[in-house]
Amino acid sequence: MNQETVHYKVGELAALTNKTVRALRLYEERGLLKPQSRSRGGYRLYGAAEVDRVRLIDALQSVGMSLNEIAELVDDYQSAAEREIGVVELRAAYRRRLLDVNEKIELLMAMKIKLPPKVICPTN
Amino acid sequence: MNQETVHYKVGELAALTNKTVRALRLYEERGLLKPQSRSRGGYRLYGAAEVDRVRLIDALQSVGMSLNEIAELVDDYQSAAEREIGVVELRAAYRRRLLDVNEKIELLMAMKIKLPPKVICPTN
DNA sequence: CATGACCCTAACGTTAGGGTTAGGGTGTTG
DNA sequence: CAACACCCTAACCCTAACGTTAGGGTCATG
Repeated sequence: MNQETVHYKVGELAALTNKTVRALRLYEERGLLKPQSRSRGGYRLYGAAEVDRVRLIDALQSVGMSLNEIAELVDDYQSAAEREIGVVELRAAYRRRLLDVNEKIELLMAMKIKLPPKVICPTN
Repeated sequence: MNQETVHYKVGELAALTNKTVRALRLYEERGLLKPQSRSRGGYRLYGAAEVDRVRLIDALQSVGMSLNEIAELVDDYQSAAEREIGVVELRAAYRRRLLDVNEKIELLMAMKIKLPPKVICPTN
């Protein structure tokens, strides 16, 4: 049992990511998430990479992306990782999303009812 | 006909806000939006305030708020405006929302797959 | 080797946020 | 006052993203 092959059952992954088991299985159906492997009995087994993947999904959802949109991103990412290209497009898609949100927030700020946005702003 | 009483019919408001007529009527059903008045024939008539209101709704939606959540904010706002208090809570609710999104984005950034966020960041 | 806690698939239910039609007025323009 | 563009309500339809059984295995523990 080495440290590199830790694995979680679906309920454990759910607990780690604050998602429901149902949601995780749905992500799988939609092609967003795939268990590293299955146990002999058919249990889904996930690794550390899947924890990150779920957090990625969650973050993208919270920025307003649908599972379908995320699926496209993720697909791009997977094939890109294999072909060692395309990460650029992934970034671009994400950036577009945020820029869109940005516009809306600017509009909000321009209104009488000025609400204080306080969103992360990396110098990068 | 003075400048202060300009009014738009629902289709005009829709065009101005890039929403559908159906959506605007839905917002009304949900208590998010109310026409300034109605024509004798029953046409919904909106003013400049409603244009802003719809843009507010749109911005909040794009930050991930549901119509119900927005409705609560808006309710607070309306009664607050009348009682001249409570705008603080409105701001607080909105801020909480953005902080939540922020957290997610930070998580995203901490991941291997570093995506470049570029969200508004007022110095305020 | 018997549990109890957890997992599996399959399938139906639910809520949000509109889209779409049906049937019928309104209002402005020539 | 005729017409056509636009509005009204009511009601049914749709997709997304899960929630919730139902019926039945799995696996670590004592």
